[in-house]
Amino acid sequence: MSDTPAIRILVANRLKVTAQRVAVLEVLLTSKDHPDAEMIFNSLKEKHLSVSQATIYKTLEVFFRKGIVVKVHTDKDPVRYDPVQERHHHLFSAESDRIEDFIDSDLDSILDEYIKEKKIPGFEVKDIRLQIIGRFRDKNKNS
Amino acid sequence: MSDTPAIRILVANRLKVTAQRVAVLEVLLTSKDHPDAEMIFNSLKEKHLSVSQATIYKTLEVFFRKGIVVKVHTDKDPVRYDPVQERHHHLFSAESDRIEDFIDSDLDSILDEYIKEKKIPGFEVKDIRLQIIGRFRDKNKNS
DNA sequence: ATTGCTGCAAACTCTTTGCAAGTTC
DNA sequence: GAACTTGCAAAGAGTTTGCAGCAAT
Repeated sequence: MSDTPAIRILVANRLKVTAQRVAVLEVLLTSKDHPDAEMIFNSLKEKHLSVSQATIYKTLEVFFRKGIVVKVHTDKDPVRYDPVQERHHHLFSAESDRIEDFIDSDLDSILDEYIKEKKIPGFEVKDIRLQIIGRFRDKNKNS
Repeated sequence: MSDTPAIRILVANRLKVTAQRVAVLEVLLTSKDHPDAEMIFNSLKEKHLSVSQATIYKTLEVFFRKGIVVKVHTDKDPVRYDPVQERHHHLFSAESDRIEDFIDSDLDSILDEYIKEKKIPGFEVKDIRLQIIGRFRDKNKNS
């Protein structure tokens, strides 16, 4: 119980290891849904690990400032959170709130190379993120 | 005064041509800033064309549903609006709220072709948007 | 004439903040 | 024990809504 991935991340970022932070981070690390604050809150409640909403928001903000998570925005309200692991982009459903990761290092190489060649005048590129919008056509989940 | 670009867009979308809609759309079309609702409100106030905030929000929502504008999100709060003209991406300042358009049809071709070849399993791509994050290094504006 | 738009104020959602008590290092 | 974190309740920002009167087609 003293060396999980969540704890390792907290320690590496010089954050105090509290039960609440571990719990929130574990939800983020194990969720495929890019949850918003409320989904994290509910998920913890189900596990009988109550953490107040204020703490969840504060925790997410700390994680964001440390670069542990990234904010993902949709055209609807709440901000969703994505733990930063390997480089990836996002697939957005045009019809629902579903968001999935899209990992493609070939594409990343193409983009990096293109930008390195092309040079945007007056702008120094630090990061390129793709929002790929479309339709999921799975068996299980809708849209 | 009866056939400006703004009016043409409203008519083409079967929207009633009101002074307020024309005014809001003209701000969007002439602004390089990807304004939020408040910036539009202030900009109109300066021109002594008062439009209520509620109407601005309602108008922007109508434009959004018609596809006349697109929402642009930052990691800070208010949603910003971008009139849909030619295909383009966005440059985001990592340090300020500045957002600029980035038009590059070569890049679009590369992306389109790559995606057409690669096929993402279980996903049908409709649109690809790049968020290019970095630093502006202009003479005038900071960051 | 019909349908839709505007503006006001109130309501709402998501998020942030102040503060006292409790925890981590 | 110094510094930080938690949880509560209240406040805040941005946005939406209901409704009565008004305007566009």
